Amino acid sequence: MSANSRLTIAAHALAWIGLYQRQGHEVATSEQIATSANTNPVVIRRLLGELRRAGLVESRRGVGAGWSLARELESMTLLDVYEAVEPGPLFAMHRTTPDQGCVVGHGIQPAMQSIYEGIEETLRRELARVTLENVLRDVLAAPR
Amino acid sequence: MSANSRLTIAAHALAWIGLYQRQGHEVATSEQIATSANTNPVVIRRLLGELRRAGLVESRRGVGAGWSLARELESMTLLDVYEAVEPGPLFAMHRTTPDQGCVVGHGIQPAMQSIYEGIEETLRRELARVTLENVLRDVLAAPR
DNA sequence: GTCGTCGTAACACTAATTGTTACGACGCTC
DNA sequence: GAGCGTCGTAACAATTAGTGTTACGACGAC
Repeated sequence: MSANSRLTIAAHALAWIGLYQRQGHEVATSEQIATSANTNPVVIRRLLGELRRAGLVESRRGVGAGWSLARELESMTLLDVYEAVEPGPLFAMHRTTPDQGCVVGHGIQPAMQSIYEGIEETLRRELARVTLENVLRDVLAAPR
Repeated sequence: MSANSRLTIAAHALAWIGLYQRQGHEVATSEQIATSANTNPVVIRRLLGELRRAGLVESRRGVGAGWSLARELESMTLLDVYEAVEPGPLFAMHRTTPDQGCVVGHGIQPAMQSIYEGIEETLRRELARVTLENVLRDVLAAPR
């Protein structure tokens, strides 16, 4: 499907900020998170910017600036993150309108549309069952 | 996510072949299906080739050649089609290995991996609930 | 032997994702 | 108010997947 890593990196960043704050720090910088995720700070800033728009994190500017959680990890689910960073649908329709003179060409899009909506609703329910607190717990439970 | 239309086009092709055979024809050509889907015959042949590898359709060559169903539409589900045309996972991990010296960087991949596996399993169950017979029925039920 | 269709390679085009550099904006500290 | 570190964002390159297109050999019915 040409899957991307946006949800993974966003969850990584949130877990990192959450853990860092529990260790007594005020804010985390995109530089620190980027080092942990082994990517570029701008990539992190872009993703966190989308999470800020969704009300999941806050940012401060100036010296000693950085990112902090806007809510507790328990109150954030993977669905919140998914909706913040993945706007589009899971499955695409035809790129060009199918032949409307053909019975199948005419009926296929409404048919698939409603099937896809049901499937995406199920996906959302699954994502909503996992909190970022769950994610952090699983992260810390990994054997070393 | 940069969703693609492979599942949609494959379902379109199968519904088209199924309906065509019910109208008494032996085989359907990629040309005919491409006209209905408003795309190029090679695109259809490529997709149907993957469905053939999965045992969903058969092809004949020579004059009067074309494609036919290898099984009844009732016995095919969207999961069969999905697995035939979408090999990869839904969500990707980091493109580069995260910092293994960091607790989060070390634990994030196994954590997300197991979460994603559960979600994809649910997706598969949903896809398996829809047969191509269901799809064709919905297609024919579309208002005109 | 002819002809229509598949099977497949090759290539162009587009779009999304990711990485990178650059630089102004901001606000704390001195 | 000067200096400094970090965000915010634009711009661009590199890579990749998906799709469309042309071309042509392989095949098999007639």
